[in-house]
Amino acid sequence: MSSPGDWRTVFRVRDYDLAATLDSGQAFRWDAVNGGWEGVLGRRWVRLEDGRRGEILARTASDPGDWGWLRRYLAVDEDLEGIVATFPRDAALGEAVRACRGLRVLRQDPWECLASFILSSTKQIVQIRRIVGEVCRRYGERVTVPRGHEEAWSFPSVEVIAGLEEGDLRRCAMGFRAKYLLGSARAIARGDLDLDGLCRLSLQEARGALVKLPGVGRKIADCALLFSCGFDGAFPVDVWILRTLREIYFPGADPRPAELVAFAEVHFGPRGGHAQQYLFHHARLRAGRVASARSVPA
DNA sequence: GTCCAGGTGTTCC
DNA sequence: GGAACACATGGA
Repeated sequence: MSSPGDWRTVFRVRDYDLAATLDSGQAFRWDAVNGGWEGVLGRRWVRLEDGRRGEILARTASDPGDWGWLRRYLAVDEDLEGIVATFPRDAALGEAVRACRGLRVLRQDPWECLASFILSSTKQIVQIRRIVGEVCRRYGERVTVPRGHEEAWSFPSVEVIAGLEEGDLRRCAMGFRAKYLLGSARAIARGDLDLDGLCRLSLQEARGALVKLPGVGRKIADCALLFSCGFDGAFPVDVWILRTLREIYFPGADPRPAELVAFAEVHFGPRGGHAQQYLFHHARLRAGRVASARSVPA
């Protein structure tokens, strides 16, 4: 660990809601601290804050290079209007878009994203955050933080996880997910799947490859594909989205999950994953389940 | 104490 | 093909 420095930059943005983006269950390592957000990307500690007049202020404690990695992660160059323009014109989605204006889909590291969602099954987001944090604390590498700041760790690599035993992972309170995370890490480490090559496949091919991993079904595959591989049409269907789709589009009926998945694939269009994230975050906002937005009315 | 959580894998019909 | 259940743990 090198000695800490202080590097800063400003991103000019339009329609960017940092809180909605970082606290909408896409990524699990951002903490709200003193009016900003702090996390670790790769091996860099990062602090983000809203600036004035459509600015995001970014700060690191180690040399950031050209900041391209952070622009890409935050998707600050994505045209939000263009994305929203592809959405179907329906009242419920329109309301979610208005309520969460500025919510973006991040572009995360594929391994951290996939591993985090393997740990997500039948867990509340608050617990996922705790488990992921514990995995990093135990098995990640310490990263450079500002002087006097509390410690921070990177997310452990595929190889590090693959070299652990199930019992090591169970110590992070992940329960039965330990064998899934370990099995997936080992499969990737021995070359059964090229995570970085997924983006060059079609959505169907990439999904088909991912669901061969233990503990990875369609929902978790779609999370990884949407949040880290740039597949904007991937549409993760979890319990929140199931409820939402039933309420909005099939009132009084009781469609099976497979029917809703098929409906969503057609209805929400080529960037349906973004629409999904608006529906998901809006539903959680209304239910009072977003800690950073407790004061937002229903 | 009961229900449920950004699911998946297995078993049984 | 699809319903029922197991799987760990802890928040609400």
